[in-house]
Amino acid sequence: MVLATNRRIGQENSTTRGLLMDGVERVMIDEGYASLTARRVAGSVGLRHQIVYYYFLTMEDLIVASFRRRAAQVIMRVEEAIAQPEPLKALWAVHAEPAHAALTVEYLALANHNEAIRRETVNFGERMRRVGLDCVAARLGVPVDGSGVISASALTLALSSLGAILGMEAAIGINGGHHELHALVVWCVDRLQGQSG
Amino acid sequence: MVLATNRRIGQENSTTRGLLMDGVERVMIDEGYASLTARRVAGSVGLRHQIVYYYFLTMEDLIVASFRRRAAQVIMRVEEAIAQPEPLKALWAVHAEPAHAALTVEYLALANHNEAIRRETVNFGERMRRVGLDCVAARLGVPVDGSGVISASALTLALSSLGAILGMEAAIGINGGHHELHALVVWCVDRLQGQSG
DNA sequence: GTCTATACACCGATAGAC
DNA sequence: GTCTATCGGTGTATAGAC
Repeated sequence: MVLATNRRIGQENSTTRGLLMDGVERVMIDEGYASLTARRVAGSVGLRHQIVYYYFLTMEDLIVASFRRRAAQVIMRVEEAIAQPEPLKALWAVHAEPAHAALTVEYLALANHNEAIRRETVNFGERMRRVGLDCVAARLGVPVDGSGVISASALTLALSSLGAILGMEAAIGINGGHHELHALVVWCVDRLQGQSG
Repeated sequence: MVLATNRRIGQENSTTRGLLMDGVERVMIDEGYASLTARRVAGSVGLRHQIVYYYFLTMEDLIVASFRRRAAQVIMRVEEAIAQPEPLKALWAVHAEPAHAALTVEYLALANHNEAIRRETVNFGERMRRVGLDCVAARLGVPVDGSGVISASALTLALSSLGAILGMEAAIGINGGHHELHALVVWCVDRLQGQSG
């Protein structure tokens, strides 16, 4: 894909540019990453496909920009969540939302085959883990360095992973065992820190 | 998509039919489900794209057939795994393989937008859980009906979910916290049933 | 800033030759 | 059983009008 680019490119703070990123998420949730075409994305916000190439060099650039915008939003939501009275449960809840989980699956699949998205995902994962880690360590009085068996990083990873899987399954209509697992996790979390988890 | 079908269809036990399903998995792992086209799949096993329409009515039929074949293989591998000395760890290990996890992510994303694959996935999930459940309940002496906090279904779901997430992350190169979480899970499993988990 | 027009490649699916 | 030939539709990307 060689680009012969002396094309004009629109402003970063443009409304339409943001609309196109909204379109990426809409299409991804409704139809999956395979349907992320300039025609579908632009069409979903009432525009023609050529507008994509006014704001972005390639479709991939639009997708990467959308991923970054969402990553920043998720980090913010997690930071808000863990500032609440029961941060561990909030950490779980953020990941467990089905619509959020469905998008996560799409980007995860994309990351397996697209180098740019893979790099962004690894980077995002590291930032997320750090945010969760500080919270868990501070609230639980558990070693951050992994010297004990119950480490902050193991707990953070376990909580967000289980939340995410339950969200992914719920999104496609699998519910078996979810209630029981949720009860078990709440039980563990409460046991680990009284009422503040 | 209206099919005007008085087409000939090849035998179910044909070698080529199996080759095409191998091609589906190859392409899915290497390029993702978005690249599951008749040309790419047939090409990956050295054939022309029209052969797909000799063995299957539509591309979707080929993908569903591939999913079913794999589902049956996975169920078999899980049954073998839980017959081993440490079934809980084996249950984890089956899900944690990165190549396996990558395919799982693809099919999961596909399930979000394709009704046939969604149905197959729900069905497969139920069968998997049942297989795991019997094993866990028998080995742990833990209630199957969810009457206790530590129920067999919660444990089964937790083990396979955590294994799967670690596999998915490993596939794209995220490893932070994996060692610690693995140690925590092994510790819990050992605690739950001495040396036989 | 958004459009029409256009290029060329690839898509699923069918018909029919061998 | 696998192929060549072909259909209409959609894909990315560019050029240039308004």
